[in-house]
Amino acid sequence: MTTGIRRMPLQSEIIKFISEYIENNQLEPGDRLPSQEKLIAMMGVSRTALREALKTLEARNVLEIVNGKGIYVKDCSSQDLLTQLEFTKEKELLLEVLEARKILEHEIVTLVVKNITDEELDQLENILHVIMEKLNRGERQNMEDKKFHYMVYEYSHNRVMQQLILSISGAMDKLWEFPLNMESPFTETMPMHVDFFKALKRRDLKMAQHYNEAIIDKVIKDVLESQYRETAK
Amino acid sequence: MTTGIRRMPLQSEIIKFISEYIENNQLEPGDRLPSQEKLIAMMGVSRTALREALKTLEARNVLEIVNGKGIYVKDCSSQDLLTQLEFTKEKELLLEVLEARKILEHEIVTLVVKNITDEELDQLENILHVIMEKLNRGERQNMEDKKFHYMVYEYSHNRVMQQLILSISGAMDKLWEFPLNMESPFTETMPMHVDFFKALKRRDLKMAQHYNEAIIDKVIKDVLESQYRETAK
DNA sequence: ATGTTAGACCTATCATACAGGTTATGGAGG
DNA sequence: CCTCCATAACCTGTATGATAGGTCTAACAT
Repeated sequence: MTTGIRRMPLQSEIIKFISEYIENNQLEPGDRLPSQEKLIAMMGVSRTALREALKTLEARNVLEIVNGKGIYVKDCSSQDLLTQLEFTKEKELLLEVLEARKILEHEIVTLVVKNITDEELDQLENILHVIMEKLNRGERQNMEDKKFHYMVYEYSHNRVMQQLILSISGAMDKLWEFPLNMESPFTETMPMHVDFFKALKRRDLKMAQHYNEAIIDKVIKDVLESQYRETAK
Repeated sequence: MTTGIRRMPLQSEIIKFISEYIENNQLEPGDRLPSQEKLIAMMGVSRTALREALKTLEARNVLEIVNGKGIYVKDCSSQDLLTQLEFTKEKELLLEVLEARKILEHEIVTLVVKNITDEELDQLENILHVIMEKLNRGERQNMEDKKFHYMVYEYSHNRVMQQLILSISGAMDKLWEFPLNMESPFTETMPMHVDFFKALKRRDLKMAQHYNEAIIDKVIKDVLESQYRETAK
């Protein structure tokens, strides 16, 4: 681990090391990892760094740290999305992310049409006006665009679905290095947003889903293009 | 924080404190929290404990810790599912979890029917046989039941959807304190599992979804009953 | 045989120190 | 008075050593 240069944060390297350790030693769910003492001896890092990396893996549902017993591999260990995204750049995984996002958006729109209130429709309309004004003045509206979508998610009135779609968005952000994305000209998606809102107001499920899908397809297109750009380097 | 007895792990208390701090001070996404030094002064804990709690919240997408700058509230902050589940026992949230799970399962079965291979069908059949044998011998088969469902998720061949449904399952496990759940007699759900498998083998989407839904409904029923039991205490 | 206890092992937490990144302040030079 | 740059102040990342407390096991006493 004393490899001199380290552009990667130490904790990422530790996470990678542990993931590979589980992989290489074919640890099954329920198996115990070496104790923290042994791990720091293996990797030559401090307990602090190790423990914080372990904490991250625990939060990701990869490990379980049990007081007085040890560190255990969890059921779903190998399936952790974020860990995979952190070290692999497969295009297939990206496509799976997009497929999942499409499914979730489709379902969330169903919930929104069913559950949105008149007040909330007004609030959406307000945001849209703000965006349009900023657009006319030539200002950027990344934040407002995000806010619009977040509000839509919220109006599904299902916090779990909301959480899931947000975690996918987060994963996508991390995936192709647009930390705060939406570089794409909002001008193109603006009409779709308006149409989507109108359909929502009519509580027209079919059309709402249609326009929402159009917006996502645009995003997906941008992602894929930026991905090509990245791999082309 | 020196409240004498502490049944809750210290880190949970810290997480709670920070969540409430964000709530009480109405911190918006992008706002900065007090520095770690100030936070440990406020709560009277060590920096290690604080940092590990922060690490958990960062992994949950609630915070972002930026080197040399500070701790920032993230976009989706207030929506974090696990944090909410950790401190609230609202029945509404539970129902939202169940609704989301049903939606996800429905979609994942669609993917499975579309993508499962013949080999994978054989593997599923094997697990089913193992379960039935154990059942006849009167042994427990919690692990095998879980494994069956995990395999089904895997055969969707979409790691993202798989990850999402697993995180929901994990949340549900945490929610009503069945750390390794499925206490309910598998005898009742066994026929449904078989029917589900047969439909899968025929690649009969409609029926596969139907039987899968029946299984979930059974689980949901159990959850709700155990919840009633818990709140009744 | 059974129940208890002592010790080994492990994680949880604490306190402190230093390194490295970021920002703001304030003085030098125009 | 304004601009530019250096430095100080602040913040997180990592390291180290020490203590507390949970968990298991095996030897021991009953």
